[in-house]
Amino acid sequence: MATKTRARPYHHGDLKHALLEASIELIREEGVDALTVAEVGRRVGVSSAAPYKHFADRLALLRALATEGNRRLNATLITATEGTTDPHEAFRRSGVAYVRWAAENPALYRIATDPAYIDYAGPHPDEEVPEPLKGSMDTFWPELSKLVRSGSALPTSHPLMEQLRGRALAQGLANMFVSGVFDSLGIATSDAERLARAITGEDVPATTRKGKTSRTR
Amino acid sequence: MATKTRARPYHHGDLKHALLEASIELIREEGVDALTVAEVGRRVGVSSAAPYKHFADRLALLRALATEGNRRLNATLITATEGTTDPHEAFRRSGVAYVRWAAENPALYRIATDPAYIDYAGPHPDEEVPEPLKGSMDTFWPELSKLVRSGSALPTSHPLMEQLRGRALAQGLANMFVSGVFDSLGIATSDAERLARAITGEDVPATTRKGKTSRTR
DNA sequence: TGTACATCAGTGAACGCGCGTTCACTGATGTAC
DNA sequence: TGTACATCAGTGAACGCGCGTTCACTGATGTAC
Repeated sequence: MATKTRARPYHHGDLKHALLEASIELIREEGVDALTVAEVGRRVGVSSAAPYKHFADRLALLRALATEGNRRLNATLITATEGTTDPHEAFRRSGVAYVRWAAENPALYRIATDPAYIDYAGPHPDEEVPEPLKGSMDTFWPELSKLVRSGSALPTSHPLMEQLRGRALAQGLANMFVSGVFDSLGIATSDAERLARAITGEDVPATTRKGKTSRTR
Repeated sequence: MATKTRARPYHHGDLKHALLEASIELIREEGVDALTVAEVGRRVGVSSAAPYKHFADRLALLRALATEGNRRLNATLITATEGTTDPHEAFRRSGVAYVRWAAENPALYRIATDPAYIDYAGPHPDEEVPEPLKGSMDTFWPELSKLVRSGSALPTSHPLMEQLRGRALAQGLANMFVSGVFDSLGIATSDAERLARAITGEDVPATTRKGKTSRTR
C-alpha cells in the first residue's frame, strides 16, 4: 500500500470517538444484536483488542452508546426550540423534534431508552434544558413523582398531567416509527414530522408535493 | 427418586407451552439477553436439545414469544372493554389496560413490539378486535396509511388523528414504565392505571388509601 | 538541536467459554390386527 | 386381550464457532535536559 500514508495513522488519534461512530452505523445497519466488540474494531480498521483501551467491556460500550444517543437527542431538542420564547410553542416543537429524531435513528433510540444501558442517576437524561422551557421542564419529573406518590387526585387539566400527556404523545408516536408499524404500512420516516405536528394539535396542511418534505443532513 | 412418579412424565406432555412459559419468566427475571435455548431447557428440566423439537432455532423461539405476548396483550384489551357498548369508553378502557399490561410485563412487552421479532403480515397484531370497537379499530391502520400517504391535510380534529392520539398516548405512557423512568422516580407499576386514566382525560380522584377506585366506572 | 527515556495507544496471538445446533439413540405411547 | 410395530418427543454427547477478554509486545509521540 503506497498511499496508506494518511489513511492509517498508526496512532489513530480519536479512536474512542471513531468506535462510537462505527457502533452507531453498525446498529443502524444490522441491529443491536450485531454489535460485537470485534466487529466494531474491524469496522474502524483496528485490532479487536483495541476497543478495550477505551471501554472496560462490551457493556461499557453499550452504555456509552446510550449516553451518546441521549446527548444527541437532547441537542436536537434544544436546537428545535431555538427561535421561540413561548414555552408552549417550545414544548410542542421539542415534541415534534423528538419524534423525528427517533424515526430517523431507530436503533440508537432503542438503546438510548433501554433500561439495561441507561443509568438514571438523576431522574431523566435531560442534561440540558432548552432555554424557553427552563423552570417547567427541569422540575417536571420530581414534581410528577411527588404528585403521584402522594396519592392525591390527578385532574386531567393539572399542568403536570398536561405535560405528561405531551411527553407521552411524543414517545408513543416515536415508538410507532421505531417499532416498525408505520414502516409496514408504507408510512415513511419523512412523514414523522407531519404526523407529530398533527398529533400535538397543529392543523397540518396538505403537502405541496415539493415543500419542506426532505432535509439533507 | 421415589416420588418422582408424577414429577417428570417422561414425555413432557406440553413442552412447547412450558418452554414459552419458562421463557417469559426468564426474560422477566433476567432480561432478553439472558434468553438462551439451553437455559430455557434447563428451567423446564429438559435437555438443551429438546426445544429444537418445537422451535426451529433460537429466533423462532423469540418470534413465538413475541406472538404470544401480543396474543396476551390483545386478550387483555378485549377483557377490558367488556361491559361497555360505547366505543369511546371502550377505546379509553383499552388504552388504560394497554398501559397497565405493559407496566406489568415490561420484558415481554419489549419483545412483543420489537420489529426484529414481529412479522407484520397484516398491519398490526390486532388479531381480534374488541366488540364495541369493531368497525373503527380494525380499519384504523389501513385508513391512516391511506390518509398520510395521500399527502392531504391532517386536521387535528380528524377522527383518525384522534384515534392515533389515543394510541400514542397509551404507547407513550407504556414506554415510560417499560423504559424504567417511572421506576427510577419511585412511581410504581400499580400507579400505571391511575396515570393512564388521568392522561386519557379522566379526572382521577385521590386514593382512599384502601378502597381505591377500582371497578366502579 | 539532539539524545534518552517514559508513556501509552494499538497489535496480534491466544484462551476459555458457552452458545446454537446436529445426530444417532431411546423409550413411552398409540394403533392395527 | 395380547402382540408387533410405527411414531416421535426427549436424551446426551459432541461439534464448531465466534465471542469477550487477556497479555506480553511494539512503535509512535511528547518531553526533559
